[in-house]
Amino acid sequence: MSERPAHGWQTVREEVLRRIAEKIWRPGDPIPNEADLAAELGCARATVNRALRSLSDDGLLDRRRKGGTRIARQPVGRATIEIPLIRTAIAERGARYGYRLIERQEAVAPGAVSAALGTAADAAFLHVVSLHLADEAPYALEDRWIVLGTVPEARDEGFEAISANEWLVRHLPFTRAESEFSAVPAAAARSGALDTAPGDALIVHRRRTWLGDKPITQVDMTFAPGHRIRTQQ
Amino acid sequence: MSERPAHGWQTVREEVLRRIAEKIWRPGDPIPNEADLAAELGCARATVNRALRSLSDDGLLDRRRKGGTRIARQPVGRATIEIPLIRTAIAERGARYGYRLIERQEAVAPGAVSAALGTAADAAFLHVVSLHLADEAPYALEDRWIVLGTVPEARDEGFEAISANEWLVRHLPFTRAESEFSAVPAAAARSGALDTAPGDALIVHRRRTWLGDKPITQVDMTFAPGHRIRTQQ
DNA sequence: CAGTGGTCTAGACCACATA
DNA sequence: ATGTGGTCTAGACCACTGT
Repeated sequence: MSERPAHGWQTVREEVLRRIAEKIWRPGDPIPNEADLAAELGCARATVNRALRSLSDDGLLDRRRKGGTRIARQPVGRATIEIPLIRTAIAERGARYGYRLIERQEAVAPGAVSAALGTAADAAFLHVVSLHLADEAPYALEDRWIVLGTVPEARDEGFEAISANEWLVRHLPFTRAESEFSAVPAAAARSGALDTAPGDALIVHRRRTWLGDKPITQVDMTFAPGHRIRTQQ
Repeated sequence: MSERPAHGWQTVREEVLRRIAEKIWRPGDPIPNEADLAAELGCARATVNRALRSLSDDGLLDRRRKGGTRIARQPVGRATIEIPLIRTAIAERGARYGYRLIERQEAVAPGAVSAALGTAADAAFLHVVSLHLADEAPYALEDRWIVLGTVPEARDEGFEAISANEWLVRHLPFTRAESEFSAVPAAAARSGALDTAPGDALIVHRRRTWLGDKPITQVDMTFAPGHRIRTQQ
């Protein structure tokens, strides 16, 4: 009958969600403290804590020491986007993956790149531009700057058969990342490789990663027209 | 000297991150099980569990019962975007907030909208279009469909002084949300209100919310040219 | 079957914010 | 000063899954 232990934290979570959905508890309302809820629901306080913490992480509750727990007045919207390997994303759509290297050269990065990553202005970078294809059609243009001081092994890789996207993911973990999404007109530099029509708008995902405090890379992934980025449920 | 209890879960988390960053543990490597790690680090297994679970949530570890814990081969990128009230976002930039209602009428929603929300094809919606301004300049165009079956009180609100964005957030919590980002050319319908130049590209954030299993609304928030969506650190 | 992570419990102490 | 959430502990049982 019951899938979960009758008093598991997910059960508590669902009970709280139910009370919100049925307007037993309304935005701004205080809810009982953990000890009282635990007594009412017949479980340990730690279990209630786990459930309320998960709801608080989701932005549905506001919690303060001494102040207690309230239903959030503005349920903070949070959207979590999963960022797969491009090859994986294409394979999951059931399409054949293709890859083409466009440019690869050592260079000094533009000031904005080195500044954002926190390297010296004259630090050595590897600049790799490539195209990912799904069933022969352009899918995404990858424009990447790799910090050679952190990833010297990249010098020995030609990136002719494997994308920098994939090579990095295989060779180096990261512990911190920043993302930024914006829209650019198809007329922008390099987007010609994407087979766009004049007037198309493209979505760009810029990402920077670090390992500990050492910068690894910045990448601009520009997607073909019509691409959508969805949150996972 | 130490900010946290010497054996808190954050300390364990940082120790694991350190071992990844210093390549003591490499992608794909198994790490000791929870009991062993707890003994090594001198804390309870539950504390180790808390730390490893948080790293697993961040995509840095792969955990499987019986299989043990490994450093992720592909640290799954996850970007979490916070979605503030538009008025709050503008105030945080230090700009003056302005609001203008463009259209408000009861209507049947396009099939794609009712289908995505899961309402009947002929369900009653309120269609509200409005403009948010920062220091008199257009900031975002809000195009919203409200499910009147779920939110009948919206019939009594003119949305002349308060945006639907804000009114909904004040009146109704939600328990589930979906987001989708895309790029559109400035030429697209209605974007004229955003003071765009020909050739501009705009980023659109489409969002749908539910309360329990009842659909609340779908909104397309189209931002002025140059807008960027950043992840929180 | 056996080893691992997932979770629950009961109790305790602590940090913090508020009254 | 006090009540609240945040966390740690030690122990236990369970669910899943690889062997």
